[in-house]
Amino acid sequence: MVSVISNSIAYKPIISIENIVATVTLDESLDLYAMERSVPNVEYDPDQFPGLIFRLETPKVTSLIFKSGKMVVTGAKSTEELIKAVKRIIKTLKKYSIKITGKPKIQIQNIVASANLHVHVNLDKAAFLLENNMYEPEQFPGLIYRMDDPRVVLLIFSSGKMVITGAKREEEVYKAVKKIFDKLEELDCVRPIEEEDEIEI
Amino acid sequence: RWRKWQVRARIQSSIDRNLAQAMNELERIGNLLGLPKSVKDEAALIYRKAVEKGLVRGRSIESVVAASIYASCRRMKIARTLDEIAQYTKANRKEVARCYRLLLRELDVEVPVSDPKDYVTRIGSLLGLSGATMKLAAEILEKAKNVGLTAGKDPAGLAAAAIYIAALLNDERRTQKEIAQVAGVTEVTVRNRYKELTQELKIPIQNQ
DNA sequence: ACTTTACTTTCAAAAGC
DNA sequence: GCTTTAAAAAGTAAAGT
Repeated sequence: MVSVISNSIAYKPIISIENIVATVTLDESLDLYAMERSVPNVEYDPDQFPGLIFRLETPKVTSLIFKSGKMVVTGAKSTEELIKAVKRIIKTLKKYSIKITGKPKIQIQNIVASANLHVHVNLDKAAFLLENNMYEPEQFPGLIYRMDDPRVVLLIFSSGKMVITGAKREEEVYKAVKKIFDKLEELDCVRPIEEEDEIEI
Repeated sequence: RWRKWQVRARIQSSIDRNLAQAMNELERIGNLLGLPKSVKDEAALIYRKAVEKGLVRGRSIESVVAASIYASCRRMKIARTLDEIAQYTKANRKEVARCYRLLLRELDVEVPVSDPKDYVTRIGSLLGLSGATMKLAAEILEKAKNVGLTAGKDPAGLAAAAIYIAALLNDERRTQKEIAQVAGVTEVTVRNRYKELTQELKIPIQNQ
């Protein structure tokens, strides 16, 4: 082949935020025993875990509430959903006469996302060429790659799909996916997927 | 200063005591697994590095020894699963795996990605199969790797399926059950890998 | 054999053992 | 280090039909 055919693979990933873990600070100590008595559908077993478990149906998130007035909220799929969930949790607690005065301080601690690069990844080659990676197919099918900047961990599968975790801002997720795509392509570890002739019965 | 020397000597003696105990464990587990001296020596070297880096603190000597043995087997291409090694310790697979990951991250121990072919030799010899069958199984795995069929899959399961196919083709048939047993995977896994390999590589199998 | 459920890996925070 | 929460990826496992 003489002519130089465009050998770069199109970067059209599908990225979705799957879970956001955040802490909420209320600056006010709470009586978890009173909460367990008055608020329905909560789980509280201090011998097993110091936090009271409160599940909100919409948005569907789960909150761990501590007596210090701090909470952990998990399950939100966007920042908007997270904020809405925190407001509703507090509104619900107030409804059951739990005294809360100050306004909550929300901090995102971890963002988990999934992505699909739409390429096949040669994990054996990637494991050999990438730094800071671990690929042990007898224990887990994905290659575990620790990226320094942004500081996230990616679980890369041969299907081209991946999991990105450890990010604190959504921007870091997009940056990390673009960066790993470029890196894998540069190292010649990606191959386009044959065809997507899925328009069949 | 005298004090400094004393502290150093105390640390050295604690390392020595740790090593002595670890070497006993290493010898015991290594012999139960039937490992050659070269593998045990390599494991001893890895363990010594771990102690010197203080990686054994807060962990059981036994699980770090087991992890060192696993790392050594991988480096020497001796097929042994983590479960096989962990069964001779009080620690469970999860704890040994955790120690193994620690060794990989903290020590400069290069461990190659496991190769299903290494399991072929072990499974084949345990089943008393011919060299020709093992060679055929290795060839099947090579083709599978080239078309990207092996990524992310358990090498033991892949080797078991390749052995099953190769034995069938060479009239040395073994049941999926006996292969699965020596390979340390379930029959379902052997069957799944078998289907995939025969279909994707278009390997014709006569009857059942 | 098929489906369902569940476990492997990664991450972060909370309070306390 | 452990305990608890949630979520995805793909492979493996076990239980029930």
